[in-house]
Formats: sequence, structure tokens, C-alpha cells
Amino acid sequence: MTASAKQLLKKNISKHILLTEEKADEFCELFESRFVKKKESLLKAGEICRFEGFVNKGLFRVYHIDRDGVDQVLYFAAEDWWVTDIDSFTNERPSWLYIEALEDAEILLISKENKEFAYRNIPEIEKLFRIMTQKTHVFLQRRIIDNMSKTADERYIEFIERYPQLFHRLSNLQIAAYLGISHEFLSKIRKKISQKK
Amino acid sequence: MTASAKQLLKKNISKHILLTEEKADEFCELFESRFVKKKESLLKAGEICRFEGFVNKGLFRVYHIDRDGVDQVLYFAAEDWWVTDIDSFTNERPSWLYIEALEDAEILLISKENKEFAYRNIPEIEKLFRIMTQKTHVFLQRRIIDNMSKTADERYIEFIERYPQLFHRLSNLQIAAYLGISHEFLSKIRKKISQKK
DNA sequence: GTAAAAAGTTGAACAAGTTCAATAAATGGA
DNA sequence: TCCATTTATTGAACTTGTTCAACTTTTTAC
Repeated sequence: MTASAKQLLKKNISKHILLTEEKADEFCELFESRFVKKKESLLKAGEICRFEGFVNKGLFRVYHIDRDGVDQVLYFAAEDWWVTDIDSFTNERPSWLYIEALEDAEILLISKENKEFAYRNIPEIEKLFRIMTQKTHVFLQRRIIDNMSKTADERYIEFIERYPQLFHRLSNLQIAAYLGISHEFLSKIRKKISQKK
Repeated sequence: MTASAKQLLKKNISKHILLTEEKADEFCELFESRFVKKKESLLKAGEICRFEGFVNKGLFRVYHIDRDGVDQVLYFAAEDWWVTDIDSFTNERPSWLYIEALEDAEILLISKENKEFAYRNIPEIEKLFRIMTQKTHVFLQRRIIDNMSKTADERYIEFIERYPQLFHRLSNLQIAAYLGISHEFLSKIRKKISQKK
């Protein structure tokens, strides 16, 4: 693992909990680095997710492919984000998700065994993941309500405003798959918006 | 707190973690019981949520009212379910949710102070809430994808199949607000289904 | 038991978003 | 650099779901 990757991970942890330098180092030792090429998959539906990952570089999408072969993006994970199928990882159950790199990437991976080791030996880590899961939880609730109460236009505009960095690294196909609309309709929304200006 | 309420709470905890009888009792002592009449609110948008609740009896709905005055139901909580606005509760931030009893209810409430006391003094409790939050997280992910990939008809049928008990305690207005459709359209779906049989 | 309120149904007109097909533009790999 | 592939745009027809209004049925409160 590069020093800068470790730095980013330690900085990320410190956003959520207080941890001594030694304990943070001990925790970081439980990760291994992996380089992933664009379009390469970290996980496919049907497989059991054997990792929880912290993105040091690059960009991933976590998505589902439905019955009709349509992609739905659950979330994107760029630098400083965590990525896994928590259900598959925790319960060792086949996943229904795909995780794929949209850009060449470096990701730090921790196994279930090592995460459980951390839970046992560094009590603060239990808190770390409780807090992180809780934050995601809040975010998911918000998204459910937004999907129910807002039109596609509004959701698109809010996406751009909330994630300007992500926006310019993503194709409209990916954004449409996140917003839950067809990419043709997204194209029409974009036209409408640009005409208004 | 009645003995039966305490029993239900202890049984619920034991579904997620192993806890000695003494520790479970100690944890239960941190809750207080509250009786809530039908249509009474536990929380309103704008307020700070001061509790995390475990439903012993009755039925609650957790919902949002959007700009246009339309209700969106985030979830229902009947016996053996937990209910709170986790964001407002944890971060002492004004809520954007309403929590209201749909039936006369009894709920066991724990304050933030008492929950933090539990975190400090009963380490397993940190794990309990991490696991519960994680389960909710999985459920919310599933719901986001379902809302994107399934029609209202399918979502209605799955709702009935997954929550038959809940279904017969809820009005179609409430179910429509959960599915994210108008109650008129739900009525038409019901007609279509009944004609098929 | 009855009046009022709330919940449920139905139809017609409408709006939001999809699908399909054709074409244009951008990107990527040898 | 050039060819193939992917991404984006556009229009027309279509589907899903909404809105509004009128009406019926059920529930609730006194």
C-alpha cells in the first residue's frame, strides 16, 4: 500500500472517530491494495462479496441489472468513498449487484476475517462502521423520498449541484441509470435546461 | 414498563446479538414506556427527535410531506419494530419527518443520553445498533432498486406478499403513500388485479 | 343510531417518462 | 490516423401514472 493511500484512509477514519496513531496503523495493516483497470469488475451478481473497499484513486459504480437487462446504479464511489455489497459481504450470501471500475482505480480491500479481527481488537472500529452505516442510511432514506417526490428534471439538477466533481467524470448513461430514467429522456431534459438559459 | 413489553424487547435484541440476562436487563432499564393514541404524533417535521423507539403494541407510520402537501411514507413500524429519525436523533438536527400512530400504541423510548450511556457501558450495544442499522441499510438499497425497476402493480403485489399482516391493518391511502403512487391509481390497480382472478 | 368525516372507486383529460428507430458526435484501440 | 464502438440527440408513438371531479362506501364520534 502506498503511503498516500494509507494517509487518505487514515484521514477518512478520523472524520468519523478518534483513533490513536498506533491503532489507526494497526487497522490500516488489515487492508491490501488492488489496482483495477477501467471496465474491470470487482464483483458480479451471483458471487459472494469478499471485501469492503476504500477507494484511493479512480471511480466505481455499484449497480443492478434487472429482468429486462436495464442497469440501475445504486451509487458511485470515487476517491475517499467506501464500496461493498454489505449484505453479501456480511452474510456471505450471493450478491445481486455488480461493482465495476469506470476509470483505472486503486482500492484498499479488507476481508471479512480482518474486519472481524478489527472489531474484536480495536473496539472503536465497531463505532466507525456503525457511524458510517448510519450516515449511508440517512442518505438512502433521503434518496427514497426524493425519488418519490421530485421529477426527473429536479433530481438531475440536484445531482449536478451536489456532485459537480462526479458529474463531469460520468457519462449521461451512468447518470440516467442513477436517476432511474432512460438516457434518452435525460438527453431531452438536458436540452430543455440548456434552452432555458 | 410492563413485563411483556420488556420480554418483547429482550427477544428482539437476542435476534441480533448475544447478551447476558443482566446486561439485557440493564439495557431495558434505560427505556421508558409511552402510550400513544391513534393519530397522535411522536415527532413532527422541524422538531428534534429525542428518542429511539421500540414498538410494543400498535402501528406507526414514518412519513414526509413534500412541497405540494403530498405524503410519502418511509416505513411503517408495528410490534417488534424500531422507529426513529436517526439523523435528527443522532445529530440533534431538525427533522423533516413525521412519526404518527395509526393505531393506539405502546412504545418503549430511549433517549440519546441513555443510548450513549449504553454504548459506553455495554459494548455489545454498539454491535446491536451497527447490525440493526446494517439490516435497514440493505432493506433501503433493495427498495431503491425496486422502485426503479418495478411497476406500481408489481410493487403492490410484493408489498402484500411480504407484509400480509401489515397489509390488512393499513388503508389504501397509506399503502399508496408507501409505494409512491396516488391512491386513485392504487384503486385502479386493485380493480385490475381482482378482475384477473 | 345517525350525521359527518374519511376512505375508496371510477372516468376523462392530461403529464411524465419510455421505447424504438434513425442519425450524429465522441472516444478508444490497433 | 482511421475504423469500430460507444455515447448522445431527436422525433413519433406509446405506456404508466396523475389530477380533478363526482360519487359510493365505510368508519368514527357523539
